[in-house]
Amino acid sequence: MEDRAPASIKQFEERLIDVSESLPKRLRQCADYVAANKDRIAVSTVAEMAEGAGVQPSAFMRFCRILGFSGFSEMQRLFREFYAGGWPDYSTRLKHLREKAEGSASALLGEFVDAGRASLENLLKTIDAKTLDDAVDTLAKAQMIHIIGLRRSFPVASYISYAFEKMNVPAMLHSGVGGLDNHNAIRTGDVLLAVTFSPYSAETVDMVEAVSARGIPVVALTDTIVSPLRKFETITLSVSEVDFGAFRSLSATLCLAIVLSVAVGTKRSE
Amino acid sequence: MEDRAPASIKQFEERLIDVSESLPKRLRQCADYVAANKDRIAVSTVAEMAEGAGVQPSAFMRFCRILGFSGFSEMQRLFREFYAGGWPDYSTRLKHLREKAEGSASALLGEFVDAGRASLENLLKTIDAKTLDDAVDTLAKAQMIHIIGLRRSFPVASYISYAFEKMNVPAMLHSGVGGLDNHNAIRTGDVLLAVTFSPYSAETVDMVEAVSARGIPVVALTDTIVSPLRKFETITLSVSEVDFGAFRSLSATLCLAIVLSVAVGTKRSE
DNA sequence: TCAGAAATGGACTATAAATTCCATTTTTTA
DNA sequence: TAAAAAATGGAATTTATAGTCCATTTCTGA
Repeated sequence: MEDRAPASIKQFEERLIDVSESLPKRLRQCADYVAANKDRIAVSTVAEMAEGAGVQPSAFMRFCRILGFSGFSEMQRLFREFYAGGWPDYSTRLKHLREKAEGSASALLGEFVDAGRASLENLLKTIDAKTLDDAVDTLAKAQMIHIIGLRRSFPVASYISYAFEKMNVPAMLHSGVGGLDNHNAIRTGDVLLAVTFSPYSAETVDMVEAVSARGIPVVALTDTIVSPLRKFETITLSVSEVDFGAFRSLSATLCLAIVLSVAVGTKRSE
Repeated sequence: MEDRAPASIKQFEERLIDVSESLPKRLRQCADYVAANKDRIAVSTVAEMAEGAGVQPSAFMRFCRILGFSGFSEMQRLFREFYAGGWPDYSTRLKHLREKAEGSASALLGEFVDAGRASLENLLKTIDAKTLDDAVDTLAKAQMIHIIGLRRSFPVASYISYAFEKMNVPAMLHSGVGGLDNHNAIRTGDVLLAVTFSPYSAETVDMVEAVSARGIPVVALTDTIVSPLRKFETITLSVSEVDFGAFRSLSATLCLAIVLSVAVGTKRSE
């Protein structure tokens, strides 16, 4: 019925208000239930929604069409997309962009900016305040902070190292060139800050293992919870970021790195 | 397979960590993807999840069973039940954080996330497509790309260097330890990519000056237009970033760096 | 109160998704 | 390095769910 389907949650709400005045009993029930349970649409079946509203599935279907959708599925799609919010497969999108030579540099920029923004938003959602505080406390108490991060994590490690230096926090960047030698530099009272992402470099994991076995606290900056560092007793801050081939858009990771640095620096100078 | 299905998200995560160690390739991909996209499970089909993880639907099914579920549907049910119904969105959360968590590490995180997003938005506005294309063209034509970036710019330089290496672009990172010596490594046909920000390190500026005098093209990644590099004939990409004391949230800078790397890498392989 | 129109409930069908099965490939082990 | 075991991909099957249709009920207005 009527014109075209709402293309956003906002349009959907407007439509709902418009229509709900002039609705017969059962359809009115649908409108009320939906208004009060918008979030359930994405994860329910028509049968469930209908039951919730106290109507027959067919009545609910009719309701969807009155709102302008072709059926329940179309309406659900709107909500699913919205809630999946800004986390589409950027890496696939970027790959396509790159393959189709039309991938002008500016188009690429647009995608990466978008991906970066999504990563940052996501960071805010996923970082647990308690864990972050723990990490800051632990690092602030350290006599010396040892930083390790190789390959793709090296920029992050070097950044943290620079920041610590500027804030007069005693820190040491392990470049890993010497292999296991500098394990000895790590002593009781120190803390290790390890940064590692998906093809987790063996050196970093080894170092965490060795150090952790000696009872020295480890703070880890890594992706997801399945990282191999989970095996050890570490305070783990996980950042999920868009990976693109060998690269990762480090927006969220560096943001967390700077926060960690500043927080630790501030705490120590108190 | 194995005991009973996880009854809560927590149990699910534990289970995921447990098994993910000993998983063959494809199933490992599933684990990684799921760990990074837990919120997607409730609103996706197996096919979608499988595609995201880069595996066949049947492989994803197997993965669900390993986790202890009878199939995907059961796993999905868990997530649908606990589906919080759209977490508060970014701006709400940010406001909340600012008001409540004042002075804590989480509050800092909020500030930096916000700063990062602003920087990214700004980047999109200020970067000139033409200049960007020029930069990419110039770098793509280079026989060898020399990269310099010291102190606070070093993470960016090292990141670009890593990215180029991964894309088989001949590049060389000048760490600056040897002083002016390696100027000689730069030859006709090469290009210099210089990264420098506000207290512009003298070594970088000197190098640009020397190299530029020899008629070798220079691409510069710097802040604002008053950068001392402006004096020379360089293709300048300027990024304004929110500074915080001695630090800069490198979100926008690194975003531009990755775009440059990918664009150059792609162009060269054509 | 009765005719006509609108709304409703529920059975039926089509469709899309989950799940299973098995031939082929890869990895492990003797 | 050959045999056995495990893992994988893809087609075939089953199941669940959306969507349709129509007989019955409930409203509306003369």
